[in-house]
Amino acid sequence: MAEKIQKPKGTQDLLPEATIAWQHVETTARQLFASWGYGEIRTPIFEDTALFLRGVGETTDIVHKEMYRFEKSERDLCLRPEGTAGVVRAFMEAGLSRASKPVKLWYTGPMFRYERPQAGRYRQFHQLGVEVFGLATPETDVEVIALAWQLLESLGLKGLTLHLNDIGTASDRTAFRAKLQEHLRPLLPQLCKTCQHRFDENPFRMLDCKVPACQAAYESVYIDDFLKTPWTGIDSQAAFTRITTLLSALNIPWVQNHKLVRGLDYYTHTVFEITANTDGVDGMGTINTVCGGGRYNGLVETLGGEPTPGVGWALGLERLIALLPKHEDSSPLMVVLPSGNDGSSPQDWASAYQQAKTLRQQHPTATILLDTSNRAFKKQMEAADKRGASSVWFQRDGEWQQKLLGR
RNA sequence: GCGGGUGUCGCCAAGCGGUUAAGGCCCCUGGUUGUGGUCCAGGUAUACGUGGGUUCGAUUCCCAUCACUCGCCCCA
Repeated sequence: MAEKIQKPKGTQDLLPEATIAWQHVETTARQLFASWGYGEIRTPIFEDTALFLRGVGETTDIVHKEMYRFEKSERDLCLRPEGTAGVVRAFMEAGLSRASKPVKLWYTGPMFRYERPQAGRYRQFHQLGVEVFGLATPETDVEVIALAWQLLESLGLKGLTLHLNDIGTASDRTAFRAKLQEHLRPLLPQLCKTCQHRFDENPFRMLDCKVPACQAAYESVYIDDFLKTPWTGIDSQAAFTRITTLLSALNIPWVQNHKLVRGLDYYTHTVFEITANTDGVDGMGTINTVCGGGRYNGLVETLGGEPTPGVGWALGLERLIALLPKHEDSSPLMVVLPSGNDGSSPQDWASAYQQAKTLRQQHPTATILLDTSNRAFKKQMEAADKRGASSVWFQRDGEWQQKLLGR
């Protein structure tokens, strides 16, 4: 027997039962974005590799070891590992930088990262995100966050927390990194092995360590003191305060997370994550970040465009859907059987098709099924019942009659 | 890249050295039933991931391998 072909590792087949939830999320998001004035953008699933090398940063794991990279006709291409870089590229290429500001966009689609699959983490996964170009005001950051919050609320999610921080600019971080290492070097022998390893590679990650002894060492080390590069005309601290004040006024519960210093290279100033309580949620494992984003004022310029500030977020659809309450398809189901106990003539069939058509017009939200199996009438009744039909229609003495299938 | 878990019919799941390898669900057929819900009878299926080894004998033990899965890393 030929070997079975299976889906590639880390991918999923979404069967009709599952796509109901996806459609629900997509529909909700689409309506919300439209009413907030965000336009949809669709960009290619593969791009020039250089886009991500420059945009996301060569040192990040995403680019470093997780890209699906391939060459075709001497072009170095790769499957997109995230959405922002492609949107920025398209934004520049379409000349949107000359459009009136701000430019508000949203996108959705598959992303690809070559990594070990786990609960809530796939090699092909889907993101839904927004990007706003052209405004560097704290109020823009709040709007973008409020939009994410509104979407998650509309979908009925509970137990959400917004974590945010200001991580300054790349140069602020370089200074902080040096200071951090200087501060921690003498303490190194007391820290756990993982932290010792991270000291050189990525000292920011050390701040996330869960070992109590390590935590104590990091207690007083905050990036705040290194935020020298101001926003446009606003001091960093003042900007952050404006953001948090406004969030509170909007009843969006936030917490400042000083440890939120990671992220892709392109972030400047505001970074945030929305986490969910994943206790007892199937398919989420230990992962609880649903949405992540921030401001990226230097990205457009890095990719060769006019200096343009930007801010946005992306949320993982697989993770989001795992958190959603089960969504049942509640539309009534009616089944049309072609005839009564006697065999069906061509006229009977034509009449059945017509009857189905009429019912579909009369009940636009219902599902109307025509049984074309040609099985015994009794079998058709059984099948209708098994499917959970609320009623069946059948012909008797030339008349269509409905029979309710109550329990 | 590094750890842990699991692999028996489409799904769930017994068996743990010698079995015709249970059972349930699903599916199909026939019957019963107030033309369907219940119930009864029957039927279909190349099911022990793969390759070695131990043994008189392996689904059951050992090794390897593959696949899936969970965790670390990192992230959505």
